[in-house]
Amino acid sequence: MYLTNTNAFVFLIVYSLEKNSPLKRKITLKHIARELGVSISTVSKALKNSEEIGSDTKERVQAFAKLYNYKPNNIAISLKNKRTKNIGVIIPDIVHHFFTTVFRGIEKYANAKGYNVIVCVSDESFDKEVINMELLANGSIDGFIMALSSGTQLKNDYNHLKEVTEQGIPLVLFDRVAEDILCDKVIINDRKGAYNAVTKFIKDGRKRIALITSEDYISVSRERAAGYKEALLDNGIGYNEDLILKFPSMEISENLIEDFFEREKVDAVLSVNEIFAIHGMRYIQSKGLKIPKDISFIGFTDGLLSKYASPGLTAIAQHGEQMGEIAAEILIEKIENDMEEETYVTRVLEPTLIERGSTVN
Amino acid sequence: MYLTNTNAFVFLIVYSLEKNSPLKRKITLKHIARELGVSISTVSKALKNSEEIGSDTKERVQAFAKLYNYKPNNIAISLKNKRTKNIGVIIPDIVHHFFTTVFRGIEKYANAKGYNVIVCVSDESFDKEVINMELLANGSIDGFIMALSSGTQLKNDYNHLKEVTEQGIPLVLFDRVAEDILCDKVIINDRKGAYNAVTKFIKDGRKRIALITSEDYISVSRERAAGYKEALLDNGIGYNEDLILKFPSMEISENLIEDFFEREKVDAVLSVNEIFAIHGMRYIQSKGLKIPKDISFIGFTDGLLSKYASPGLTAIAQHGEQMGEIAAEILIEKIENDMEEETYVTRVLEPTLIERGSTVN
DNA sequence: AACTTCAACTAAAACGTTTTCGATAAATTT
DNA sequence: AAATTTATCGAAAACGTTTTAGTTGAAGTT
Repeated sequence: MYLTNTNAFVFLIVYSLEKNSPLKRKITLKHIARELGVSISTVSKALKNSEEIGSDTKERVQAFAKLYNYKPNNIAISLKNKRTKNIGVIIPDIVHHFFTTVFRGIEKYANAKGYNVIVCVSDESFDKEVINMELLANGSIDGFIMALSSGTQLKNDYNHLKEVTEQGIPLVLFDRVAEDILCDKVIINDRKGAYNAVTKFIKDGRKRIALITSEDYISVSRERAAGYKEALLDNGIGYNEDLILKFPSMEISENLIEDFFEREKVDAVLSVNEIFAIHGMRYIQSKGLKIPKDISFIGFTDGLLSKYASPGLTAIAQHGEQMGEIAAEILIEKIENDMEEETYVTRVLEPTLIERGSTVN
Repeated sequence: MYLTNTNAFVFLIVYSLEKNSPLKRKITLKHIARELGVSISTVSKALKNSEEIGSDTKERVQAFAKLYNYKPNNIAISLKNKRTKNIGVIIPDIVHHFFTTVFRGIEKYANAKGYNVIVCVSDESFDKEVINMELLANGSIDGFIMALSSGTQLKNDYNHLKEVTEQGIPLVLFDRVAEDILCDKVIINDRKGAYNAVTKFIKDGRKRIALITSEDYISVSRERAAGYKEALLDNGIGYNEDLILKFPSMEISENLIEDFFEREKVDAVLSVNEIFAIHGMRYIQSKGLKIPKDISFIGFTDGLLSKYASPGLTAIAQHGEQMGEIAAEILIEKIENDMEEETYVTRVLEPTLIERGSTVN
């Protein structure tokens, strides 16, 4: 075709001389231009099929580019366009089924839209969250999706988020959010999830309904506890602080569980996560009690454990994947049409009760 | 100090005029240079504390930079240095405990070394793997860490990997690897893990030892099946194909499980993953048989399910986090000292048997 | 013949850095 | 006093693109 043998030959010589190892170095517009005796701009336009360029040169350039497998350099394009096509995701923990599920939703949607995802794990630490965020904010990404670390929620310091949004970088918070931050959010109705679970217990005739939870500074735990209390009061069942077992960390202490169940007589347990629920169930079963006959269990987060426990754990599904997709959708919308009017939405997803063997039905 | 009020004032005016919204736009070297009446190179050097620059201008520049929170643009630096400080991770599935664990190891090590991680999920698809890889290879990353998708292993086509390595981009494969690819690898000794598990069964007096596995084109399954067979033969127990239950996909068919256990009398089961094992245990328990008295179970991948099953599932731990750290270490070493001699290592980790209630001890 | 129009192409700036090679003036040496 | 050194600083290229604003020569118009 339009490629002369001499041209191709010269090119190969040049490139095999540069390195003695057989490295196929990436080719650039400049190389194509030089070999074909045209300017860089012509090559750039020819590859975009611009009307400005004659059809014969377009063919020559395109053939050459294909032959040498030219692919534009992402970094150069990012610098020029001030658009990286990357989105930053900061989550407290990657080895956590719910976050992983959300991440899958984000990744799926983002990828379909041509975005890549850079993940940073805050490890529940405020400092790491700040460091990671500042690092990514310096040009590496076009927007953030994140769930606050517990360290940040405890410290209640959101200056790093404010700085980012003030720079005009879009931010979407999911699951672990904070009132004071002006940005888009996507959460599930945790309060309602707990409310519905407790209501189900009561309909099933349960009277002494316990709650296993973590410390209140985690926004979701707080919401769930509120729903628990509300359902009890709405149904004329007293709210009794003694029926709340609060773990100070994610480290489960079997002693606390034992003390609690020895002290309090309960016939139903709502847990803010799977792990606490499974531990409770194991303890109850080890005491020879039957689930759900003697005690019912419902746990938040419909993960693997709920599904494969014996009996299966009735769960409040949080629709993580959907949450991730929505977060990504909102973010990319903001990135691509960065309108000046600052309007923020909060999408609230409805939780679903997945009934299994740990409750009667 | 060296900042005059007028300077700062002018600057603020300029920036608040540019946008009517209160956007704190990122400041660049050029801005600092203009405001301070020096050249860009001087600013650049001053910020690096270069000896070339007089101490008073250094102070002026540094103070100004600090005041306006100057941070260098990562993209520009990447373009200049041809180093992104990003590593690309491609895994088949993120909602999978083992991969997640490896990812954590990668992220932890990479972050400590100042690298960010871009994750792409191949979804077990050859095409997605290729697309993602080519996308990232165009300048977005300094190296790859990946586990092959099942689609790729089935197709047995590794040209996308070859292209990347031929371009001089370092690649580390983990867990799901292939012989033919010339690159660094980190795997666990799957064969030995299976061998040890079966040996334990035999020591416990088991005779009819079943294997639940997936199709052979998954490299790890193949290795595990080999270890299973080897242990049987080494101990003078016949290798019987009828005792192998092979699932065609990750979708579990309860019928296949039922047929299998109805047809074959077994007293021990080795499973190539947790899920298959848990399903087997549930079926056995539903038939009123006792674990481990009537049937023992051991499963690969020491994940959440093994830990929380009843009884706990004795598991072959794959040390995912360690695997991730090692992969990242090898990769970053290759990135930072890209020596010309191409030598590739394969690190083989030893599996560990975690004994729980599903086996006797 | 002088003009406009058009097709086809190029130069150069820009994105934000880093770095090499000067340039200038002051300080030091001879 | 002339020559040399030293301390500070700046111009410009480079990384690989995109895009604006030309430039050129040929064709068409009056």
